[in-house]
Amino acid sequence: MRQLPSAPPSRTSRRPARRLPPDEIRAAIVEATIRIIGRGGTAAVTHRAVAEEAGVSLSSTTYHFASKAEIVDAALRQVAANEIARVEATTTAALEHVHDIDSLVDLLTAWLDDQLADEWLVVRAGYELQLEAERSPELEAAHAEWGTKVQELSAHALERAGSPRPREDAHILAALIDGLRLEEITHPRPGVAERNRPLLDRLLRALVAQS
Amino acid sequence: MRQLPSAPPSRTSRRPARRLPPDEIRAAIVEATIRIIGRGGTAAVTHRAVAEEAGVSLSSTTYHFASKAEIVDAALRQVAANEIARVEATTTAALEHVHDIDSLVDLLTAWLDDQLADEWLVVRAGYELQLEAERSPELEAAHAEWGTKVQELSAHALERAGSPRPREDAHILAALIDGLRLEEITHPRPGVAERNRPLLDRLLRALVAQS
DNA sequence: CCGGATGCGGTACAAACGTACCAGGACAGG
DNA sequence: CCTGTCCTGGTACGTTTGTACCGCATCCGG
Repeated sequence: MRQLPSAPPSRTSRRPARRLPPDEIRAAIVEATIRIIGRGGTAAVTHRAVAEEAGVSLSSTTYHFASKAEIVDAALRQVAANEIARVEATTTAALEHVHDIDSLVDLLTAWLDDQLADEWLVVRAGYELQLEAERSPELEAAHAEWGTKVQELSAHALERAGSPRPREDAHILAALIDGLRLEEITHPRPGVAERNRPLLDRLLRALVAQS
Repeated sequence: MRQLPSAPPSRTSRRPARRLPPDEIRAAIVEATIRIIGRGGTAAVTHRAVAEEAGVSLSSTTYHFASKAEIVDAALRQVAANEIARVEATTTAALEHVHDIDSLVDLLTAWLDDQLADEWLVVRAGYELQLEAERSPELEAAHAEWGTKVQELSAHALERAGSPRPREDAHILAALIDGLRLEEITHPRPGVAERNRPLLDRLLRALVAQS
């Protein structure tokens, strides 16, 4: 995700920085964890696996995080933040071009297709972590905020597309996309856009037409 | 799930059967596994935990199943079979009463509410196992059959309710319900029926009205 | 230039894991 | 009743796990 430039830390630029700043180590560990969860589920998360994936030593994982649960917590938060940022970016960048149903269908189809193409592991990890979130109250908050944010932005988009009841429809749309995405994740096949565009088209057209 | 009568095994009915028939042992192990997955995810599945939950000895789990993966496989198959049976039962018993949108909304709302009330753990386990299914080709088949069956029955119901495009709408409806159910599972709150009925109502009304 | 503080690599260890083994109890066929 | 087969309970073993520890390398303020 965040690709910090590998420039030297502060003033002296002679040698390649042997020691990375702690924030980057933390970020590397968290992102490695997300990839591992995406590939093998939360069961595959071990300190050793994370350390190897992140390219750090075993001690780093225990030094920067008090326990394994804390690593998983951080991973969920990162995925949620990531998803919010993505939705927000898509929205603010493209929402002004949404003025009817077709343009919204285009936007959603492209969003779904892109996400499944180049963030497959992250999406997968997101579902694993959602299920995990229910078991820990503090994660529940992050998860709930994620959902709320997505629905707000969906409602905004639906309003621009002409929905008569944007908030209710946002709930429907968000749940539908979640269900479709889960299906694509658990049963991966080519042709994501072709398969889902007609469904989104039909749903949005029906909702907007309905009083 | 399947509640075999606890009648004595064959002819002699004097003592309470000390040894259960192997099928029942297997079933007990599988159902214990489903409960454990529902509570703690696939990471919580260990031979020892399963044995204790099922009330059998550790050896039984290794005797009846060649490995831990095989236990998880059987659990997914059972959940899928369970879900198919439930959908089928609901359908055949109540579909004849479906003749308009209201009755279908009633049916779906009750189905959702009931399932989340008394099969919470199984539903939860179902999502965990769906994610697991993608990693093993043989499970993918069982998972795909599950999805196909659900969509067939949904299409049938939608046809009776007056949908102009039952197959396409079945895909939408199934994905929506899956998304709503996942939301309820990961963020449990009271008022399932009240929250979801308006959404189902709005969706179905819009789909049926649309050409 | 240098000393305290910070973070890392390597190693260590107890607990829990999957799985294998074995002696014995229960059952079916005769 | 006996005998072979099937299944179980208990135990054992090697591996992997989470976590703790301990010197040493690196950095920053002076």
